[in-house]
This record gives sequence, C-alpha cells and structure tokens, in this order.
Amino acid sequence: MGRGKIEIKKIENPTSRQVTYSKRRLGITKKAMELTVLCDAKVSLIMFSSSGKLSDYCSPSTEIKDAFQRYQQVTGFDIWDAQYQRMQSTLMNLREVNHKLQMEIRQRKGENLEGLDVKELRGLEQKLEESIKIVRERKYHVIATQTDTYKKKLRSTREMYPALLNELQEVDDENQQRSFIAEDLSGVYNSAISMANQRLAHCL
Amino acid sequence: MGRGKIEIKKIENPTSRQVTYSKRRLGITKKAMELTVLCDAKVSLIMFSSSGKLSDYCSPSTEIKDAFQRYQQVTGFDIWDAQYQRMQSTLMNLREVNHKLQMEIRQRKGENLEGLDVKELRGLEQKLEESIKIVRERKYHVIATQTDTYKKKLRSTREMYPALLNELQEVDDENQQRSFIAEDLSGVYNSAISMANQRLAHCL
DNA sequence: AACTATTTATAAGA
DNA sequence: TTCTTATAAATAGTT
Repeated sequence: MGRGKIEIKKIENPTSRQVTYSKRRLGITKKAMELTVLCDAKVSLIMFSSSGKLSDYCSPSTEIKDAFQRYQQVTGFDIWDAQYQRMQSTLMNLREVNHKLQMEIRQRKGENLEGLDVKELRGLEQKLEESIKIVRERKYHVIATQTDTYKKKLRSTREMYPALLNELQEVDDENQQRSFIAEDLSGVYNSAISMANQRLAHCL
Repeated sequence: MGRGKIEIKKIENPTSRQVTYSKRRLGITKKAMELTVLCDAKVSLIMFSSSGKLSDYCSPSTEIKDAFQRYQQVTGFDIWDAQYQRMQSTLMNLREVNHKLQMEIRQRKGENLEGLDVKELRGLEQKLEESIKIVRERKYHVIATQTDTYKKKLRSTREMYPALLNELQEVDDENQQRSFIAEDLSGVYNSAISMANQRLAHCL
C-alpha cells in the first residue's frame, strides 16, 4: 500500500529499513489499540527493531493497573511493565477460561442448575442426550470390533489345529447319531465350533 | 477501511465483535510477520479475544525466552527471578488444569472417545445417564413450580373478578342444559375455569 | 516529517 | 467460516 508494491523480504538499505520500521511500528500499534477497543480484547505487542530498540503496547486494564501502582509504591517493585502485565493478563484469562470450563462441566454433571429456566434445561438435556448417543454408538462400535477380532483369531486358530478339529468332529458325529435325523447340518457344525472354542480356550 | 467508516469503540453485538476480531486478528498477525521480515525485527504478539481465546505470533527464532532476555537487557527487569518463576509455575499449573478440564468436557460431549475401552465407555455412559437424570428432575421441578405459581396467580385473579366469573358461570349453565344430565359437575367447573383463563389472559 | 498515488485491510452483505 | 466488493486506511516512494 504505497506508491509501489513491495516484496515482503528484508529491506537491505539500513536507512529505508529504519524508516519503514518506524512507520509500520506505529501502524501495527494502532491496529493493536483498535483491536483492544473494538473487540474488547487483551493485546500485548512487543517489538525490537534490528538495532535492538524496544517498543511495546499493552491493552490497558485500569482496574489492575491501579492495584499494581499501589503495590509498586509499597514494594518498590516495578510490576507495571509490558512483560509482567502480559503475564498477569494471561493468568487472569486462564483463570477466567478455567472458571467457564468448570461451570460447563458442573452443568453437564447437573450440579449447578439453580439459575436455569425450563428452556435452558431442555437445551442442556438435549445436549446430554446427543453426547450419550455418541458414547453409545462408540461403545457398540468397540464391541463389534472386538467381537470381529475375536472371530478372526478363532478362525486362524482353527486352521492351525485341523487334527484337533477332526477329533472333535468325530465326537460330534456321535452326538449327531443320538439326535433327530432331521436336524440341520449347520447346527452340527456350529456345535462343533462351539466345542472347539471351549477346548481351544484351554490351549491358548 | 471497509464499506463504511466505523468508530473505534467497543462493538456491542457479540457476533459482529467476534467476526471483526477474527478478521483483524489475521490482519494484525500479517502485519507482525511483515514487520519481522521487512525490517529484520523481533515481534511478539499475544491476543485474547473477549471470550478468552488466546492467539499469538512470535518472530521465528524469537522464542519467548529470547524475547524476555532482550527485554531484560533493555529494562533491567530480571524476569527470571523468584517472583517470575512463581508466576510461571502458576501459569503452567493453570494450563494443565485447563487442559484436563477441556478433555473432560470433550469426553462428556463425546468428542474424544478413541482411546477408551468398553468398560470406560460404559462408565462414561453411566455418568452421562446420571447427569441427564438430574437435569430432567430439575426441569420437572421448575415446571411444577411454574405451574404452581401460575395456578396461584389465576386463583387470586379469579377472586378479584367475581363478577366476571359469575357471568361465565351463567354461560356455562346454559351449556350444561344442552349436555347430558349425568355429566359430572366438575367438568362444568373446569370448563368455566378454562374460559375464565382465556378471558383473563386478555386482561392481564 | 509531509505528501499522495497506490496498495492493502476490512465492513458489510451474502 | 469464507467470499465478494466498495470503501477506508496504511504506507512506499518522493519531496
């Protein structure tokens, strides 16, 4: 944005670099202030020019500022500088976020429901219903996967012990002779599998 | 710079404020990067939205610590003293707690279920069921209380308009004459109440 | 520092 | 969130 377009790469001429730094430093600081005011945000901006000169901007939070000044008068410890303030605001924001998270969890646990009206309660109920649905679906999925894995393992194990299977088949053939002729063969097969499972369980 | 000029003061509408924050956050970050590259500067930019969300930018190779050291050289403020370290550990603790809370919420929302086995999923499901039970009970309680309040209000209103009630009673008496003799009197009474409610609704 | 021609950012609307 | 576009704002090059 200027008389000509510039490439974003280091300005080699030290003088122009310094001039550009001055201009843009003001520009970005203005942006930071606008962001603070417009969006009620907390902004901390620290810049060092290539010659090592420091500039900074911090959103004011007057309430704390006063407390800090009082603290400084008593202790002589200068806490009102960009860095400390930045940490303070980080801390406060974290505490606030923490508090909000706590509240949300408590509501989701049903611990802090006094302030809510019927509509809000219904909303919360629905959110919980959605969550529980997701959890259930996941549970069923995990169960299905486990069952599948188990089946596969059994199948391969079965293939590794043909002799044992044969033996079992014979045992089952005897059983079959005792049962009704009309009985479906698949029943026999399943029953053989079942017994094989039980026997193999001891081997594994 | 936009379709219209805006005054630099807090945007009251939370949605527009959020939108503006998003856009300007990107804008200022871009500016910070350009300043870094063009002028070979070190820039540290930290922003908190009004909802407490953190975003930051740091010139490459400018670790925060490095920025702190430069800062110290300029200001003479020893940021690695006990005071600072105490704050640091508080910060880290808060971040950790925050993270755990986030995780718990995400699980309760059903968002982060990959690592859980069937037993844990069942546990989570049960916790959610308990919560939903509490929320439902609270909802029914609020509904009951509201209904009760409403009834009381109606009763007192009814007492304040005996004339109107009488009139309604007469109308209903006519209705009664058209209905079967065997009809329960309470039905007539309820119907009178119902009509009274409707009429009184206009008066309130 | 000032001045402007231009580029860039972004407000509003979709 | 992302895109579009008219317009405001920032700033590169110049004085």
